[in-house]
Amino acid sequence: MPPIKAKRNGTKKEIIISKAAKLFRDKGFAATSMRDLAENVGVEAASLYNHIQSKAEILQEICFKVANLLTTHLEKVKADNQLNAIGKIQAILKMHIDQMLKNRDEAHVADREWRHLTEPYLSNFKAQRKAYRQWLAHIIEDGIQNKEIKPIDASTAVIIMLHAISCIESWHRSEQKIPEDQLEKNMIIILVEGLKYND
Amino acid sequence: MPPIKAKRNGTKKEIIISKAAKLFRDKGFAATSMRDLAENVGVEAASLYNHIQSKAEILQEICFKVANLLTTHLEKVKADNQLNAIGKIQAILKMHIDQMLKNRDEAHVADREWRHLTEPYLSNFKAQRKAYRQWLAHIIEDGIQNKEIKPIDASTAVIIMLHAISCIESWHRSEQKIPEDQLEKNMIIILVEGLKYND
DNA sequence: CCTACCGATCGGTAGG
DNA sequence: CCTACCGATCGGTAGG
Repeated sequence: MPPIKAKRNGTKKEIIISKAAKLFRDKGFAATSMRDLAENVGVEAASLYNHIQSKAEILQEICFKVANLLTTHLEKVKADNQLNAIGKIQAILKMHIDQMLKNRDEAHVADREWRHLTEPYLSNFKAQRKAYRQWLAHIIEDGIQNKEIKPIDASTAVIIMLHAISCIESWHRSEQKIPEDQLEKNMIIILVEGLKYND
Repeated sequence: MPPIKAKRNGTKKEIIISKAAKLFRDKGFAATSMRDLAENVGVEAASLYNHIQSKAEILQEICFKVANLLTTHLEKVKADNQLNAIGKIQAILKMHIDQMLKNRDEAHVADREWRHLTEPYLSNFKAQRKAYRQWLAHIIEDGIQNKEIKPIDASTAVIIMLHAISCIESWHRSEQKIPEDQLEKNMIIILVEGLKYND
């Protein structure tokens, strides 16, 4: 039998990171103190350091967890030869949105607070982000050549779509919320229909 | 003749706020110290307080300057009876984008750092933001009733559009930049075409 | 996991 | 506009 306590809610380190993600999302990385975090975890600030090395390390774990999930999902769609360009874009957006809905706090911290990463993590993260965007742009460019997609600037389309997706943050805080699956459908209509050629 | 020095680059207070906007945008409000700001302005930290009352006041000035500009522009479009719903949405997006391009630093600080406002400014800002979004949603709902716009969820469309616009931040930092007017055109195609009914 | 504490830095003030 | 300085709080460590 495995250890009981560690398996129920994850390790203490995982709990710390999860609470930190919520705080970093609400108040920002810089404005969250280790004492804030300790209070949320239910220990003294000094005790946190038995599980993590530094405040910076927490941010690193959050950002790379999210980045790796998105990269992994992108690889899957890239490998799917049955989809055309619009289909690929739709699948990537859907997975990206799903990820943000599933890991809300972490996803938004990675999206908004990555600037506070220190080197070499900062450069590493930016490179991963750039690669992701470039693959999306390639898919759009393929779609433009196939006449599936209007002749727009692919890089611009990518940053618009990725920023639009981050609206889930605001959506989640808003009072009048539609169901998650409808949000997803609305987003894809608005973002993908505008790309299509309509004769 | 007017005073020479004060008119060239604005008053000292305006210079401080402008430098602060750039720092808040780059590093975030919480991570920017008054000593950082003082160094950028070219004085000692204590000297800043002859022109401003507090760090919080700087953020207030930035956020409300931006909010008031956007509200003013929205009023103009609302009053224009010659435009249909799609035309109004297009005009508001265009003005919003123009504003962000003109006052880059301030616009992005207002967009990303407003959470650090203190009461009563925080509530005031949120109310102004909400009113702006509700007016946009009303225009979209009118368009849906007229069959100009697809039957999507209007509130969702609004937050998607407003978040998409904030991509100008990333766009401006990117290496491969298209011209500003093309950015604007691309954004409006992607965001507005998806709304239209196409039979 | 805690108590006790470190040096550094924060926003801001006094006084000139 | 400066020097000098305040109390508070920061991330983090020592030692048990």
